[in-house]
Amino acid sequence: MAHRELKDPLYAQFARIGHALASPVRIELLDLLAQAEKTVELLAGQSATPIKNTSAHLRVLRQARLVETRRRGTYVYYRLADDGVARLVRELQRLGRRRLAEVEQVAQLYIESRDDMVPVTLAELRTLVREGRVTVIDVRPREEYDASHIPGALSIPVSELKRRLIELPKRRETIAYCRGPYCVYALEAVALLRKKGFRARRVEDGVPEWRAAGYPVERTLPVP
Amino acid sequence: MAHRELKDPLYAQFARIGHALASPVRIELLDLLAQAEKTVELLAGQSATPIKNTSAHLRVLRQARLVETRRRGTYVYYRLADDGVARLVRELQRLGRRRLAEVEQVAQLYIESRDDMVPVTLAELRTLVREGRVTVIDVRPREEYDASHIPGALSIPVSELKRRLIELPKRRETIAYCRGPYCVYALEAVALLRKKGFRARRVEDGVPEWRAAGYPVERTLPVP
DNA sequence: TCTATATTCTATAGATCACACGAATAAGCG
DNA sequence: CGCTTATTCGTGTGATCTATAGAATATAGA
Repeated sequence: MAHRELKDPLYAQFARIGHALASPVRIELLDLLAQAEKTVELLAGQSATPIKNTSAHLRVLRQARLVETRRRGTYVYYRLADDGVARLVRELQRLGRRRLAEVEQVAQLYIESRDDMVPVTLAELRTLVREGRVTVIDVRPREEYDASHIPGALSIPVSELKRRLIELPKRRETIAYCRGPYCVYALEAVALLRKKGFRARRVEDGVPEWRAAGYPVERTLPVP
Repeated sequence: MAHRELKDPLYAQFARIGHALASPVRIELLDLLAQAEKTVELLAGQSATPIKNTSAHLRVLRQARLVETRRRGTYVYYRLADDGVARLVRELQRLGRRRLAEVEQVAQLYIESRDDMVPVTLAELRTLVREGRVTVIDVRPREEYDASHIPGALSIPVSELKRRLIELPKRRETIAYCRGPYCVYALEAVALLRKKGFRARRVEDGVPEWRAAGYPVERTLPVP
């Protein structure tokens, strides 16, 4: 019943990854990096965390080999080290939603109270896109759209939506998507669009889930 | 750029699961529970951890809703709360193997140095079983076999193998499987069998992976 | 070379954790 | 009811982790 010389070092290694996932900030950083590679500064801003803390957390993630860096000028860009990282984080969140009543509760309170319509699934979206019967808008920041987006989608960051409404045909329904199930940009976009008299719905998932489902993505610029 | 009242509680919840995965002992306990439900005492013995520590770690796992308990007489049985838990742990370990050089190194040192033959994959095993050309033995403890095993497999715990060699036909090849890629029972079984003149190989994965691949399993006794 | 900017390193106080120990439950059995 | 066994709870200690502030480093541009 021994073999501890195999198991002890082995599980110690696996726990390195577990430890990397043990902080709310780090999970959020991984979520953000699942959208696109980003600088420390951007990550700090988008996660509402001081830069120094962000840097420290990124160091933990790098030590667990979940992220990698590349330097470009004075900026350091962080990116996920492996597709499996996004998969792991997604699996963790799905499990959390199923098992932790608090997740479901918070999500319902915040999201479902603002959008009473049933969100579009990725499979439905794919059909709608193929039939060309809807306008799909990507309301994330432009860099994330550039890094990878659903083919045929228009980039209209939620911050620009109000002054770019002219670009959207009123006859066709508008479908908005953002980062994923817990991102509120699409929610805000849909609310604004409806107020302005558009027919609009949001997608329940984001690009990482779209990719995970095996659907193709487009990127705007080649990686330099 | 706010929405912190959604994101903060949400990521705090997800981090509960991450925190549960942050300890080597807890990952090992989840691995053991992926085989079958077990008592605290058994888990303590199989993980070489004092009972009190085991109990404390199980409490953390229960607080993260990854395991559930049921009482049966004076024993408390722990089991995984959801199939997603085994999936998550498997994904974590696969990522660890790909990303952490130390894992590959330890595994090679301990496992591949003892078995120079290429292990059988689950898909190959399925074909071999269907064609009935091999004897498949499950060398895990009997309780784990009872809880779920590959159809057609014989239960011969590695501790009993030596005195039960007569049950195995020498003409046909024997295929041994155990808990998974980092379990050494099958390794030991194969080594013993070859020494005694049998043709033998081991399977690279275990029952959890077999189930995850969508193949059917058998259980010996109905759950009371 | 000097300056500005982005990021990391270093150090530290406070919080949290693992573990060990004794006491407390909880269920079965005589 | 008391006794036994299995498990959990409460607590203290040493170790580890987090947040954060100040110093240090790396790069681009003047």
